[in-house]
Amino acid sequence: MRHAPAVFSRARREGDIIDVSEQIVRLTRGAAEVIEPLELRQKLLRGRPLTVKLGVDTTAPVITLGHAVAIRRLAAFQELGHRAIFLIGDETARVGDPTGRNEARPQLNDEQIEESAAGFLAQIGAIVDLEKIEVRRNSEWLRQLGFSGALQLASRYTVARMLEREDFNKRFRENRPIHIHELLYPLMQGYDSVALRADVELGATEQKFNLLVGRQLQREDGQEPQVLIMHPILTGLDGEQKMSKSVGNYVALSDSPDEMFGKLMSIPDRTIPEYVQLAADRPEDEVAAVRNALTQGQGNPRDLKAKMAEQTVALYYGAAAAQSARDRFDAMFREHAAPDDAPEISIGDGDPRIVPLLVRAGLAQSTSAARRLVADGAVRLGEEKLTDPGRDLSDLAGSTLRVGKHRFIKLVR
RNA sequence: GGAGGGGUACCGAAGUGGCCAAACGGGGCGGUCUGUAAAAUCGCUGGCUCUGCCUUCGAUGGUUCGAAUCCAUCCCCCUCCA
Repeated sequence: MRHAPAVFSRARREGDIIDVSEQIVRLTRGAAEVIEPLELRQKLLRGRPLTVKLGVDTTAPVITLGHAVAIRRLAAFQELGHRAIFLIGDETARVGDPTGRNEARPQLNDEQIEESAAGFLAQIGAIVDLEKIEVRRNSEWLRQLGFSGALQLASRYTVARMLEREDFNKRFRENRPIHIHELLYPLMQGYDSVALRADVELGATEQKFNLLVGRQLQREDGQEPQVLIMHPILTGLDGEQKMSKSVGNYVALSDSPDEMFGKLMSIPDRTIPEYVQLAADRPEDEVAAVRNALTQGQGNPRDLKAKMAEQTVALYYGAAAAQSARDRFDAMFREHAAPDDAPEISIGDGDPRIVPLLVRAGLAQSTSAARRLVADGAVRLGEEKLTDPGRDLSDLAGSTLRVGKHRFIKLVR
C-alpha cells in the first residue's frame, strides 16, 4: 500500500503519539483493497477516534485463522484508540446471508444465535481484548425498523442493482431460486453502518458489494460514507480452496501449539508469502522479503515456512510456546525421535501379542486394521520392522514401538 | 395439484439375478523417498478365532438354489410443469 508523504498531524493515544501515516500502515496491513484511501487519511487527520465496524458470522462453530485475519485488523484499530465495534448480526442470521453460497443459508432461531455468538466471543479472546471492544447486535435497530421501515429501506435499491452481485446474478441466470428476503440482506448490512454511523467497515473482498451498499445508504442519509478496508481471503492448508471448517483445510484458534505448528508446516510452498502476511500478520516489507527469497531460490522454503509457523503460533500462545512447538516438531518429524511423553501400554493387561496390543493401545480401530498395519511394515522397534502378526511382545517391556510416521507407545510390564 | 428422477461403503459415483466385500475418483492410513504432516510413487482402506467364516448396498416383507440387482409396502431426497 502506498501513501502520500507523511503528514505530521498526530493522534494521541494511551500516551503514544502516532502519526497518521504510521496509523494507516498498521490499519491497512495485509489489505487487498481500500475504498477510498484518501478518505481514510482525511478521517484520521481530524484526530478523533473512528468508529470501526466488523460484522461477523458468529454461527461458525470453530474460529479459524481465516476469521482471525479480519479480527486482527479490528484489534489494530482498538489498540490505536479507535472505537472498535464487533457486530453480531443476530437479526441478519435470521435471514441467512447468501454471500459466497450458491443457495440460501438456513435461518436460525434466537437461541441458536445467542449460543453461537457466545461461543464465538469465547474463542476470539486470544486476539482482541473483549473488555475494550464494543459488542453490538443489529437487532437493536433492525427490530425497531418495522415493516414500513423495511419497505422504505427496500425502496432505495432496485432489483437490477441487486442482481449486479455475482452470486445473485449467477443464480438468476441459472434459474435457481433467489428468495426475496435474501435481496434484503445487503440492505440490512448497509443499514447497520447507518445506525452505527460507521467511519470504517472491515470485511473480506467477497463482501465488497454489501460494503458498498453501506456507503450508499450513508450518503443518502446525509452521513459521510464509511471507508472500506477489505482483506484477502486466506487460502486453506490444501493451497486450493479458501480456509473453512467444512472443507477441513483449516487451523482453529483452539488448536494446540503443536497442532497449529504442524498444520502450518503442511501448506504448499507457494502459499508461504500469503501466510506470512495474513496468518503471521507480518508487515509488508517482511512479506516482500519472503516472496523474494522464494522466487530467487534463496534459502530453504522449509525454513521460511517454519519461521512463519512459529510466528503464527506465537501470536496465540507466546514466543516460548511457539519455540517449543517447533522443537518438538523437528524432533518428531525430522529426527523421528520418540517424545518423552509417549503413551504407555501395559503388556500384562491382556493378550501380549502385537495385534491385540495395537488395538488395546488405540493405535488401530479393529483387529483387522491392526493386522494391516503389521503387514504394511508400519510397526517398528528401533530400525527393525515387526511384521509377524503373532509376535509376542512380553520380552520387550521397557522398549518403545513406533507405529507409522509419528505415533509411539512405550511398552511396560 | 400434475409428470418424472433418485437413495450403494467416510464422501462422490459405477454396478440392474450368481464371476460383488461391491469398479473408479476423492479422503484416510501405511511403505519408499524427502526439505515437512509438501511433491512423487507403491500398497491398504467392513468385521472376525483370517488360505476360511460372518455382516453390508434407505426400511420392512416377499420371489428365487442364489438378490445391491426382481416384486410389494413404507420412509426420505431432488427436478420439471402449475
